[in-house]
Amino acid sequence: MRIATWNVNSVRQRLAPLLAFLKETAPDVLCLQELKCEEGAFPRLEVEDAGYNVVLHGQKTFNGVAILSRHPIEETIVGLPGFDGEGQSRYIEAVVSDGAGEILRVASIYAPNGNPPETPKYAYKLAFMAALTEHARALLRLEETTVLAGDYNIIPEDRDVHDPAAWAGDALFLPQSRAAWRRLTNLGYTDALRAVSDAAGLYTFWDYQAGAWQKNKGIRIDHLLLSPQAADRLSRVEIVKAARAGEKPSDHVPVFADLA
DNA sequence: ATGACTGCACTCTGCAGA
Repeated sequence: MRIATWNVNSVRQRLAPLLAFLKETAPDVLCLQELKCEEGAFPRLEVEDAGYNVVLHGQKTFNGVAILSRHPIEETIVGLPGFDGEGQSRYIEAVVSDGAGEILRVASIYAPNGNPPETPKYAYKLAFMAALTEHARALLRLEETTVLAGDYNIIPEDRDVHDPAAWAGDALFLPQSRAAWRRLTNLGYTDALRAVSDAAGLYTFWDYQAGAWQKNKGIRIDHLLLSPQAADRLSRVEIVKAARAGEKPSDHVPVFADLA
């Protein structure tokens, strides 16, 4: 099973690269974030024609998450359980069959940015992470092959950012944000990328501004967290860095986790 | 060089993103 996550920064603006990505890389499951459209405006026919089933939690202008699957989608949870999202579409979960009797539980997550930190936006970010952690704790008890994938808007460690000092006061890198990340992973989830590499400078986001891409001033904020049953099967992780170099790219690139 | 962008909407300016 090849599972990918990608914050597309508007699915309508990214339709051509999205369809090309599906055709070229053929993920079994793709989690999308920042659709920036309501369900009625989602390019469902195009995605279905590419061979994918779709479930999504849309919203006008902001947020929006989807799960695309080549295999049947058997069960869906829309919205993060236990969290009053105040109308923000940031979580969808589905149980996907692989057609051979195995199931995968997968979530597509768009965690809040949280800037500026001295505002209610930061409290909202931490509240989301607390609710996500509680739900993730409940999911572990199922002892299933589970992948919690998405844009967490958290830089876990110094090695995940080009200039730690420059990001010290940012909501993505504040100690409380990183502590929230550790509380989640410490439950027993494996950060897929860190299971295969200790290297610094493996980024998934480069700002559109100030030549961040050209100067490789990136950050790693898109993550796939694996339940123990999923981690047992992890064979490969890939950050599709080339996606940032195309025409009209998203500011995020896709990340793959392959399960044997 | 403390610069530089992109997408969206009650659009031609302001907000959000990270």
